[in-house]
Amino acid sequence: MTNVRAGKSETGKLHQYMEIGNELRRRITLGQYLVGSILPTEGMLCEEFTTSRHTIREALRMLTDAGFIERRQGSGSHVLTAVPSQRYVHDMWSLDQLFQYAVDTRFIINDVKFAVPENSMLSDVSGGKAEWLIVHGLRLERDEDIPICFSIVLVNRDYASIAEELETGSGAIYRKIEDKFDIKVSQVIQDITITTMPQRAALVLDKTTLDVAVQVRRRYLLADGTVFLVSVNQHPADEFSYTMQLRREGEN
Amino acid sequence: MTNVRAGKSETGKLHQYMEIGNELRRRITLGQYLVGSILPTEGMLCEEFTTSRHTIREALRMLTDAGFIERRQGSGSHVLTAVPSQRYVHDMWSLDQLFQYAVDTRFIINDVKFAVPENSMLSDVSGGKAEWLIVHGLRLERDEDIPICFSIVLVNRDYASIAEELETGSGAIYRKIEDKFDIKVSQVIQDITITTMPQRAALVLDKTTLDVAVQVRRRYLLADGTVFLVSVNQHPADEFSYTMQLRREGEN
DNA sequence: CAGTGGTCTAGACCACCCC
DNA sequence: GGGTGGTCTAGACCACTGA
Repeated sequence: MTNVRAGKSETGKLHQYMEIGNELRRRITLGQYLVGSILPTEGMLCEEFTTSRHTIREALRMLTDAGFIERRQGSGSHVLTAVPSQRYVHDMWSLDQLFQYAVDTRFIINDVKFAVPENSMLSDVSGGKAEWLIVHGLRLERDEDIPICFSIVLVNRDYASIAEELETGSGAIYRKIEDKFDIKVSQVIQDITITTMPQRAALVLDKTTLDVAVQVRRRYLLADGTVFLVSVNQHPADEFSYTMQLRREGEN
Repeated sequence: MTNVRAGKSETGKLHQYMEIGNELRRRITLGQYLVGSILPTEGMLCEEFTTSRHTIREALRMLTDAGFIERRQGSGSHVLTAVPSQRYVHDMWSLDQLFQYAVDTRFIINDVKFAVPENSMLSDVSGGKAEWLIVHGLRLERDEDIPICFSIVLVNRDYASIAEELETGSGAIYRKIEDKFDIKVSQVIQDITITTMPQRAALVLDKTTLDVAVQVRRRYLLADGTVFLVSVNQHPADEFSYTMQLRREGEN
C-alpha cells in the first residue's frame, strides 16, 4: 500500500488512473501490447497496479476515448491501433451550417419531377438506374432577390413523398425528411469541384461574363450507408468562399 | 428499493444511469433547468432518484459528453445549452490528409525570405506589419514531375529558425515545427476561394489556357489562438477536387 | 458455463471554489 | 470553512462472449 498515492508525491500530481492509463498507452505504442491482441483483464490489471477495479476502468476509459482500444463485454479490451487517428471536430448547430445556409437564405423551387438522374451527379451512389425525386431550384438571400446558387436536390424514392411538403416551411429538405420519416443523418460526404456553369443556371443567375462555377455536392447517408439525399449546388466562382474550422479533439 | 431495477422491467432495458440521464436531459430541453443555472448537486440527485453517487455521476457524464453541461469542481454542474451543437467528426491520421498531401507528394522550394507578406494572404491574421518567414514552392507528385499546386507558406517569426531544416525530410512544414518546438496544432481554419492564377504560378504550372485557380488557405493555430503558420495553395481549377467526410458523433 | 466487461452500492478522503 | 465535484476502495450482481 505504500505506493497507492505514489502518483502524487513522485511524478508531480497525476492521478492514479492517469498514470496507469499513460503506462498502458506507452505499452501499446511500444508494441508491448500488439495491435489486434487483447489487453490483460481488469482483474489482472488490478493486481499488477495494486488498485481497485474502478481505477483501472477509468484508465481504460482514457484509452477508449483516445481510440487506442475497443472494449467488448464478455470478450475483452481489444487493441485497435498504436497510432490512433487524430480527430478534428466540426461544431455545428445543424448541417445547414456546413454551408452558410443557416437562416439567411430561401429556396425557390423551379421544378419537381421523378426520373433517373444524369450519371454525373450520382456517380458511385446509386448502383443503377433507380428513379429519384429531382428538385431544381434557386437559393436566394432572404428578403432580397440576390441569387446565391443554383441547386439540384435528389431524394431517394423511399422518401419521395416529401414532395408534397416542399413548399411549406423554410428548412432544408434533408431536415424535413428527417422529421417526417424519423430518421437521422449519420454521415455527410461533401466534394467540391470546379465546373462550367450549365446554360440554364447561368441564365437564371444572370452570369454572362464568367461561366466558371464551383460545384458543391453533398451526399447524406444513414447509419446503414444508404444515401437518402444528394444535393448539388453551383455557385458563381467570383462570389464563392467557403470556410471551415476544425478543432483538435481531446489531448491525444 | 422497489424501483431500483425499474428501468429494466418497465420501459424495456435501459440502465438506471441512462434513464436518469435522459430525464435530466429532458428537463434541460424543457427549460426546467435553465441555461446558465446550476443542476442539483450529486447528493441531491442521489436522493431524488434513490441511487448511488456513482450512478448519478455516470448519468451526468452522458450530459457532459453530449455537450449539455459542464462540470466544475467546487462549483457545480453548469447548464451550457438546451440545444447542443451537433458534432461532426473528421477522422484523419494527420492534418496532411486534410488535403491529399499524405505521402504521395513532394515539395520543391523555390524561394525563402523574411519579409512582410502581402495583405491579401494575412487578412485578419497578423494585426500589423510583422515579418514572417515566407516560403515559395511547388508541390509535385512523388517520383513524377507532374505539378499539383503552387504553394506559399508563411511561418510566424517565433518559429522562423525552422528555415534551416526545410530541405531535409519530406513531411509538411507545420509538422517539422511541431516537432522542433514541441508545440501542437490545436485548430485549423481553412478557406477555399476562386482566384485567377498569379502569373508566376501559371508559368511554373504551364497553364496558359485557363488562369482560374482554386486557392486553399489554411491557418494553423495553437491553443492560445496564435497563428503560427499559414499555407496558401493554388490549384489549377480544372484539376481540382476536394472531398471531405463528416461523421456524426455520439447519438445526441 | 466459465470468464469478461457493464452496472451498481455504500462508503471514504481530497482538491477546489466561493462565501 | 462548508459544500462541490474528483478520485478511490471493496465489495456485489448481471449480460454477454466464446470455447
